[in-house]
Amino acid sequence: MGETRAKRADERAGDFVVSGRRAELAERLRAAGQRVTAQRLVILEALVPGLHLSADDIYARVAPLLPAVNRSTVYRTLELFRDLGLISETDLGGGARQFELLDDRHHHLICRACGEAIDVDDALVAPLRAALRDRYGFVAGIDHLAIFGMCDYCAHEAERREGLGDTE
Amino acid sequence: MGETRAKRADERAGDFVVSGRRAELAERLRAAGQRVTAQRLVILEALVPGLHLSADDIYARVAPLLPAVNRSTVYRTLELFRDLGLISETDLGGGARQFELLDDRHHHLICRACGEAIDVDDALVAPLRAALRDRYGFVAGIDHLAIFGMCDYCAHEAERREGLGDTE
DNA sequence: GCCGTTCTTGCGAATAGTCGCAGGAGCGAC
DNA sequence: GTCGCTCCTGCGACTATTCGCAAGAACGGC
Ligand SMILES: [Mn+2]
Ligand SMILES: [Mn+2]
Ligand SMILES: [Zn+2]
Ligand SMILES: [Zn+2]
Repeated sequence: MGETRAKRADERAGDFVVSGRRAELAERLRAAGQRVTAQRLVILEALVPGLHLSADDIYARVAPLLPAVNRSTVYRTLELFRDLGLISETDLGGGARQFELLDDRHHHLICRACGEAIDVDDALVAPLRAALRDRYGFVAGIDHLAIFGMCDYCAHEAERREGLGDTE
Repeated sequence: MGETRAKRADERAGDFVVSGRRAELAERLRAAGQRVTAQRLVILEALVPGLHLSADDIYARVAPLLPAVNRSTVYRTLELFRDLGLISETDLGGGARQFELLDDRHHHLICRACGEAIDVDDALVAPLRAALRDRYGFVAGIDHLAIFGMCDYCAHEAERREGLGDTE
């Protein structure tokens, strides 16, 4: 009920079956007691698997399709998607937070000295998630960490510099 | 040399020995090739062990003592202190990032559903730091994590709700 | 289909944080 | 003590993000 109506609306929308991502999202929203709106459907489709996108990137992709949409709506919708577990929201240090579809879980190491970025498999982080669940029953949303620090090279450089008079 | 001069200046400043935090900071700054300024000394002293303070909290504590100080300087100085490993900078979800002196390492779990906050000993997180160092030689600045998710209670609630029609 | 309730959205203003620049201050050299 | 080099700071503008509110849209009921 309601679901049927929505699916028909989706098909009517033009692109026929088209990956069914819209229909999937509609289901998920309804299942979570959320309303299905054009904004939400379009914003979901603006996300690209495997890419980090800022709210503004997403706004830029959405605006042509939905001219009246507002930045606030983009922010609020992304927050909703994050809470539904559809996307991750991460401050990677580039000035704007980045959103990414939650396909395969992974994380990022970022060197504060040289900017190098290293991808990290979730296998290294999973034990922490498990430990938090075991100890506290806490279901941690650790889906896409940005971990800042010093890369191997820069850490050694810093050490060497401290050894000397640290002339910088 | 230079150090001697600075220590004398510190003593002249009035409060005699006064915990020596200023002198300590002066040393650390010099050791890192950074300059010792009044702003930096006062901002350090505005921090309170064990407390989360926002940049604006700190600005409010500093302004009376150093009337011409600017918010930008507070932000820049806190960033410097963070990079020197003196303080942590964490988004705890309250709208403004929080700064805390790095005394004893600990972390926070925050329930996105009910807001409950749970303190976590660093022992649970240390293995991750170690794993990153082992695997990548990466020295992770994981000093004060804010981990968002669902607390035990809320996770069970959510489950129950999904079981039913999810009337929310 | 139409209606009422409740959730969403657009809008504008407010808050948080960043950046470039020009003047001021720290510190080593003399 | 003074000088010069370089870093640091105040300032103002700018970007990123949040918020309150009133109009608009979704959806269950009839
Ligand atoms: Mn990623
Ligand atoms: Mn803390
Ligand atoms: Zn590096
Ligand atoms: Zn909770």
